[in-house]
Amino acid sequence: MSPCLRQLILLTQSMGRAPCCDKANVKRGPWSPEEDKQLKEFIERHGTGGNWIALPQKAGLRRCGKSCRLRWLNYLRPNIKLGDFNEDEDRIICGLVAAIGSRWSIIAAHFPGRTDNDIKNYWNTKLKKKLLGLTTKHTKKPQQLSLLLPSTLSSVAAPAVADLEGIPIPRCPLSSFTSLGHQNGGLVRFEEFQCDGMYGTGEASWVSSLYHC
DNA sequence: AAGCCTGGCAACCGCACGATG
DNA sequence: ACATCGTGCGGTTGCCAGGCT
Repeated sequence: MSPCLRQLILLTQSMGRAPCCDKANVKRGPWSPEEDKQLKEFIERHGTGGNWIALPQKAGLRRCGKSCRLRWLNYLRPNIKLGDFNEDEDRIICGLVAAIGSRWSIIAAHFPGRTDNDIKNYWNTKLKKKLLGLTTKHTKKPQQLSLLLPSTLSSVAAPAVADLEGIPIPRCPLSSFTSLGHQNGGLVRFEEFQCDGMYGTGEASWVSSLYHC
């Protein structure tokens, strides 16, 4: 490494975190079919090699490693499921968002072939509006959080509403909460939950924010 | 037909975290 | 124990197509 280059690296590091790639020398924006083909063929032949930063250079792509990773994970890898979400998927996403919030990677893990980005976009552009439309149709300030969930959920939930410190909290229709925690500054925290085979901890900040609007 | 507006989605950004030396 | 690096994640941005006026 030349002294000049080393000095430049040290200088950039002293100004904060070093960028993951040289932005001036990488292509940005939409991927062309040729780039897709190049990346796909390289990974199918050699794998990722456990190093996304080095991959674009090896593959002969003028792209940032992060960009390659995103492109591969979201669009190029095998068994990607594209297209519309069905009612069942809507229902499960609603339940999981209510239970754990915007943990898209965890939510995506419940849908083989779906990506976190896909689910996040779907939630932000369609599902959220669908749900909000539902709430304003019922009442401006819902008395029961169960109103925030699609009506189809109530048939699955049994019981649909669990009372927590005087505030009705909807149960995730596909879950059984093993214990319910405290209500803290409007944030309802579920210490533990079991949801569609998943088990862990999380908090329903989304539910509380909707409840207080 | 043309310009404007809006919604959807692909991609980027920056932070947090874990692994490694 | 600390610094560095690479990866993963969630939030945000910007482009584009389609609808509306």
